[in-house]
Amino acid sequence: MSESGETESAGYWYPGAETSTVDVLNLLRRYRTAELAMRARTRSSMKMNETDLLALRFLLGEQRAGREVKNRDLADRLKISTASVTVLLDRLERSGHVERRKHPTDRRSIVIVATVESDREVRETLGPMHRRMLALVDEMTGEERTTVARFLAGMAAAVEEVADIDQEFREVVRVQREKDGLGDEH
Amino acid sequence: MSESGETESAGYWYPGAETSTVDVLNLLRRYRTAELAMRARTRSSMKMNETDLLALRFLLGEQRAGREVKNRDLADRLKISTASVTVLLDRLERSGHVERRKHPTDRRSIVIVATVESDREVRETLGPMHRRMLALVDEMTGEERTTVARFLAGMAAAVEEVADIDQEFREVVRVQREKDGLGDEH
DNA sequence: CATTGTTCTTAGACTGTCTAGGATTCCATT
DNA sequence: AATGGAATCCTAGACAGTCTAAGAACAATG
Repeated sequence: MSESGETESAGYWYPGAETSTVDVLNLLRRYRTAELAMRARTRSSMKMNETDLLALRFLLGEQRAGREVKNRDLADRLKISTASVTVLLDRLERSGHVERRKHPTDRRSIVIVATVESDREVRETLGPMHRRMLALVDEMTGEERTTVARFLAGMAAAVEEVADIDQEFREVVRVQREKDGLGDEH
Repeated sequence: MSESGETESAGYWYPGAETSTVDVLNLLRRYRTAELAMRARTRSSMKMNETDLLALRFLLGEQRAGREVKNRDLADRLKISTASVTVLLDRLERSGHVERRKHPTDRRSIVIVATVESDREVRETLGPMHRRMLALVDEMTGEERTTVARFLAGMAAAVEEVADIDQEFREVVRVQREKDGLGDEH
């Protein structure tokens, strides 16, 4: 996203030609961008913000697995406060995507259920994409799948490992800044 | 992210075994999640929000390519208003990541330059990751790269095509809702 | 039962975005 | 040149989504 960024010149790859390392990384970037854009579209087509959409997807998943979801569960999953979940549920309830039900045994709690409507919306929006993806991978040979798997695992690992470096680095920068007398707006 | 979501049971794949379609899609999901988390970390380690970080990366890229960046350019790239860019620049200027300079010829405009500090921050944070990724793909054979490229291109295409379906679908839902008399909160 | 903990909600503040409109400056036509 | 329209950036005020703090209802435990 930077060292090569310039022109996107070689940018487009098409099957048949020799495939370079840069081609592969460009394609990875392309997939990532497409994924992001897709989410933005789904979100706006359902008139929701990111968090609301994630909440809904989580709800549907849990529901399908027969688990009940409470305010707290959503807060943990979405990494927002329970207070924010309350407001989020107000929104989703007002738009008819979700209902609050009494918890059968614990009268403090509520059980949150996604409506059939919202199930259908999400399923029908995302369904075709998932089917296409499945079909695509199904058509590959076992060997190809293994290659791709190794690649993805490697990329994920590379990305995951920035975590630690990041920690060290932050420290270094902090110290260096203090030396430079650059003030700190922590 | 839903039809299979339940348990994440088979979830973990490791090299050597037979690779199923589901494995591949799980790994894709894993990569995506890792990528997202990485961005969140970089962002918080640099005390920035997503937009600010994207702005900075864009700036550095353009700068390295010898292009100058104005308020308008950032607005277009980030898809926010020029007014918001103004505020964004206020933030980045206050934190010392960016400077406003007079445009040499057009006195209405400003030229935005990222400071050396911020260049170093981004470069050192992201550098190791990119190196790992490059190395990983470099080590693959040409054939493997082609396989992976085909896979990525396919996935991107699948995701991109949801756009159209999405349009149709939205229409369907809208109409159906009106039939259901479900009121409209357009 | 009295205390302590849990669960959700309400209230008020903050952040990042937007739209509307103002001040400068540029450019094209007269 | 002079002028009117377009472009560029900024300021002001509003809104949405988050947060923290604190409250009310209930549960669990001594």
